[in-house]
Amino acid sequence: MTEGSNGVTLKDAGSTVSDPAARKEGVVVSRVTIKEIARRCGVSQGAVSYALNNQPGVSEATRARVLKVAAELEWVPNRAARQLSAARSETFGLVLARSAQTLIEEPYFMGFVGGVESVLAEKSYALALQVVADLDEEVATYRKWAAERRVDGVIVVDLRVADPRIPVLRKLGLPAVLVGDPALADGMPCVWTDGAAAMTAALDHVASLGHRVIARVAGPPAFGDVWIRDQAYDVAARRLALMASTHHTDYSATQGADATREVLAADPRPTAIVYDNDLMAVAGLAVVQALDLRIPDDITLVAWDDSPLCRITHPTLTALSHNVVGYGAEVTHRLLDLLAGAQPQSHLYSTPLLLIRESSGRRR
Amino acid sequence: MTEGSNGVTLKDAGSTVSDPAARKEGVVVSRVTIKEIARRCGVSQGAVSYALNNQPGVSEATRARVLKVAAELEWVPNRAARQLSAARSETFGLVLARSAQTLIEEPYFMGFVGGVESVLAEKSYALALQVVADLDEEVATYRKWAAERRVDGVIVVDLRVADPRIPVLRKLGLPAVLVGDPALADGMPCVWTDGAAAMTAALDHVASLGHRVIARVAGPPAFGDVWIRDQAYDVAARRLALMASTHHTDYSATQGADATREVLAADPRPTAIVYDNDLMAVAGLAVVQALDLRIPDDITLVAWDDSPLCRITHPTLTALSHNVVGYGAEVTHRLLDLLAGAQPQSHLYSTPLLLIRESSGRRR
DNA sequence: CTGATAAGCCGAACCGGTTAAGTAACGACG
DNA sequence: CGTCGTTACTTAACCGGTTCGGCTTATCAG
Repeated sequence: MTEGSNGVTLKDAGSTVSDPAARKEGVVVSRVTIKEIARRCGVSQGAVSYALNNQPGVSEATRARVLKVAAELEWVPNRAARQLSAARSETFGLVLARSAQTLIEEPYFMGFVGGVESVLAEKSYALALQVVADLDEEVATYRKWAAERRVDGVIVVDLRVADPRIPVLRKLGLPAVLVGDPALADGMPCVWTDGAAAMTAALDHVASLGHRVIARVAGPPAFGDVWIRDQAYDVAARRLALMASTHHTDYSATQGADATREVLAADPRPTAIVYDNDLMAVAGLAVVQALDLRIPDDITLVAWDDSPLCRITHPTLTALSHNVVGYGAEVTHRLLDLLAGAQPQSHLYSTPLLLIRESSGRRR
Repeated sequence: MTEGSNGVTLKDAGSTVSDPAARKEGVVVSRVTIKEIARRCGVSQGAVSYALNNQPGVSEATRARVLKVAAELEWVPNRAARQLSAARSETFGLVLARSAQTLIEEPYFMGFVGGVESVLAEKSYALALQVVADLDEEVATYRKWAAERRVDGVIVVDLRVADPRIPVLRKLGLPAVLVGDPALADGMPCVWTDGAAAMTAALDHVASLGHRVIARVAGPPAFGDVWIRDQAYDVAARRLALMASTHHTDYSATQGADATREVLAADPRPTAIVYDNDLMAVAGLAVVQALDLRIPDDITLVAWDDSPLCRITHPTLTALSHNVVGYGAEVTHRLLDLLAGAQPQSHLYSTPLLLIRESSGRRR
């Protein structure tokens, strides 16, 4: 059904709209604007806007009529226009300051992003995701986003000790939710999991199995989470009278393997190793097997960040499990709350749960 | 919402606020617009726009002056405004129709996204990433994006056999680059790696080691890549006179392990197994070890999608390696080209390379 | 019957850019 | 010297929404 050049009557309101402006390439583009809705309803643009946004200023009868027509025309708000006038972008930002290579290795991120997305999708918010090389670039990205008004708020991950991003965000006035311990957040709203409690649980576990000499293959000390775990590890080891060492790495499989070799060469040789992520734990497992040591008879292994990886190895790995997808979702909810005017506060999401699997055994 | 310490109540914020943005004290709101630059330079807004966009219509002297002032004021273009008037969003879209859980397991995606990002960042394009549950939702997302004018083009992954997304994209007129074999792309521009050649190489490899009975643990047959490999596997097996079976799975570790158990229970028992991704290969490795079979003495394993995972197991896994990050970058370049007016065409990125590691051995 | 109050709606300014159309200045050319 | 074509701008109309002041009209107390 073709329509006239200007007047579309109410009669064909029910039929599909073919846009006269988009004729030229045979491409059907539905350019339905609120102006068109206003014309069909016989009201002004402004009234339509109020109706569609559920705001006072129109009667219920008019609102219903507008909504009906909008639905018929399959009207979708133009993001750019809305953003320009309302000064809201309905977009959250997430910067990952890691190499693309690291992102491949760490299953953590994709799950987190998935959790964030799941919440944003239902609010029809968008996610601006940026992968950069280091913290300086990350900060530059925040500056740019703030200037462009590109995002309404940001989610900050990989919190550091004395994190340089915090003062910048504060100065920019960019709403943010930090992912990490309140001790690191300097008063900004944050969501965290209790890494210290988890570490304590892990050491209680290995101590209860009779292990007296243990080692830890940790992430980079600059990371806040690692720092928190460092403290908890030392405290718990002292309390339990364990002989404990810590080996810092860059979280990579390679350094995880190297650190494991180092640990196994020590005298006395530790009989239990706690890893800061699962990738290094799996790498360590391979090292142990290559040296013909038996798990768990000779060595007990405990991993962190329980991904499917820990369940598919042989033997399966004891791990501190937490729901990364849910974590991402929780953080996103907090950011939405913050923008809705909630008081900034820190929020404990959960404590990682120790799942005991085949890599745990009594000291022989 | 006004924040801060000046004690503005919600009531007067709602009723009498005149300039909401200028209210935030202490916050540096750098609202530098093109109008301000025009004022300082003593020229019109339009002239400034021409100057900043490197378009003819201004003298070199004026252009230089404008650029200088813009730099001094640290002007950043407002994305929304530009998008609204220029009808370009400078954003590419990528929809992942997988569960958040799958995304965690498959390191593939994050690497791909990283590669896409690396190209977009330098063009200061943005990436709209959406994670959805299934193809229907993916199609709905394309419809929404097209209507909202939210993206300039999309990257389509996980191509299917007779993919339902292709006609939709065509009808919407949404520029797209498909990731997958031209045989699946139905004439739309695509970037692909030669999965058939890779599969042939894999079978040549196992045949050259003397294996006569082999099995394949494959992905879901609906996936185009899997379908292509299915064909190539059958052809090569016939050519090499191998006794070959195929076991389709959903790509998950669980089903990979199950399929491996099934394979190992067959009579005659295959002496080599080819996996469609590395996650299933690692899961299979664990199954083999749990059954006290030796690798590579009893069984040879070949994985696909060579991630670090293949290098950290013991023994290390032979794998068909391809550069996922580079792949993402390549696809993005093609989409940029397409929008710049290049002819739509298919483009071979590379053929996965067979990296022979410890899991390969002669039949005994 | 009158004046006050409020609900419902209109018109228009505005957000910050892009871009077509118009204009003034200037040199070349017949 | 008048005409034409450039060059370098200016002006103003968009893009598609949001929002605010003000104008009608209905409601209701006095």
